[in-house]
Amino acid sequence: MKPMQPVRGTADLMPRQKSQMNIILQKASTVASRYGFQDMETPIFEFSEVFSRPLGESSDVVAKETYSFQDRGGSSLTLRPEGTASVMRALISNGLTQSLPQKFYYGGPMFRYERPQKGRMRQFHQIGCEYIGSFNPLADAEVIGCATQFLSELGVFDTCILHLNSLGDAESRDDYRASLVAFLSNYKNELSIDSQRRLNENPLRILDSKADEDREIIKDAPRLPAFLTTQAKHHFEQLTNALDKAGINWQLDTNLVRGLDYYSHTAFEFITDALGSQGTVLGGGRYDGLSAMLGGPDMGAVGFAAGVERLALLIEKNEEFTYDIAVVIVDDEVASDGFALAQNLRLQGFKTDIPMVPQVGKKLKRASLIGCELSFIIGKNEIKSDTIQVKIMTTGEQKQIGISQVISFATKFFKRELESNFSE
RNA sequence: GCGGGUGUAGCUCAGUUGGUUAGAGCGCCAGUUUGUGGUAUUGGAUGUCGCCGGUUCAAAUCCGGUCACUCGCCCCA
Repeated sequence: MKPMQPVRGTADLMPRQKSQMNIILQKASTVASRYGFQDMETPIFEFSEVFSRPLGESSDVVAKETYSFQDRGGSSLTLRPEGTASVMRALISNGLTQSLPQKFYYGGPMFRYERPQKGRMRQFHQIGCEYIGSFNPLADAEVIGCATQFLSELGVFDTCILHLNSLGDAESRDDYRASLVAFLSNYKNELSIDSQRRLNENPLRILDSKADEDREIIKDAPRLPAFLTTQAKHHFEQLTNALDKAGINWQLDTNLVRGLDYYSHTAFEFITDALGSQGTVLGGGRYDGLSAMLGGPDMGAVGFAAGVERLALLIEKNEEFTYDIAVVIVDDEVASDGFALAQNLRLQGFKTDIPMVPQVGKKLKRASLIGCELSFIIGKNEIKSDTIQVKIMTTGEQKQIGISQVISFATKFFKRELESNFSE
């Protein structure tokens, strides 16, 4: 009973879903490579500190959403809840800090113990790009440009809006946080329960609270842009100038805050309203502090990650699997001849099936069901005369051709070189 | 983790104030067609009514629990 259903928050990728996923992954990797992001992959689990240090022990992701366990050697390991920390760790582990910048593309499963909802799974998939080793705002622009092109080529860009914000450098952020906490403390009892908690844990988060009472208070709260240092402002301006010049539309969203601790300066999200409360389809930002948290040198980095399942919900595309050719074996005595023919066709690159149902009629029925455009019918009579029957499934036309012409016939047919199907 | 909704055939869903053999469409299988599919026509099978317990003469229907899905919150991709 129990074993017959998948673990909560996991899902099988049946051919339809898998093909949809493949479309997304292929598009992501193709677009990323145009920007120089090279495909790489890290293990799906790491020492727990890889995530707990940079994400912050108190962050929800680490505090209650990680799948952690001890291995037989007693090490505390964690299934990765996101990709950036792993990629940064890999870069440091592999000594690449000596040859910066590095640009990586990755994709794969991530794990978070959350209450599942549409577009939110316990095992889900992300693709992402990381531009590591540059403080230049143009790197931010490159990352956002890549994300934009990816979404656009997938055909989901129109349903999303690019929200952009600057969190400023550490100095700006600390100043602002202090001022915000001071302001909100005056209204402590009027804030929602959640936000009263957030006041201690992650006050910036209150800015995008959905509770009405919070929104009312936030209206008059100090705004982050006013606290940006001149350097931080300059960084943001250079980025937005670049985006504007390239015709990439964006929208300032001063309430946009990244959930994870290591972000600074640029934060952005592509948000759709088509997915309810899981509207963030792709998100990212600058994380200059991450390397140092993991014991690496001080260096700048920007990146994004996109949720594959969420993207899949936005696209209809998928490729139905179809065969090209069916080999219909009429008599059991010629089964080996049928197999040899099918095998030959496959060697030539044709997707070929041998329908394994009784009776010729059902074999042909099967052939049309699985999308064959051609059926090659082979029986005792055909073998005797070194011929086969060719049936064109779309028109129903049928004729006899020599067995030696089968490959050339199929080749011509699928190249659509024949004027009328039977003229040669 | 908190709150709301849903759970009937492979799929989409009906099922009256509790009432006796639980239905439709699509799909599937078979016949009309023993070496010829699609269309048509005839027939057939769909099933632990999510699971466990309770109330009742009687439960798909009411109650409790549980599991799963779903929506919102939290959080995030």
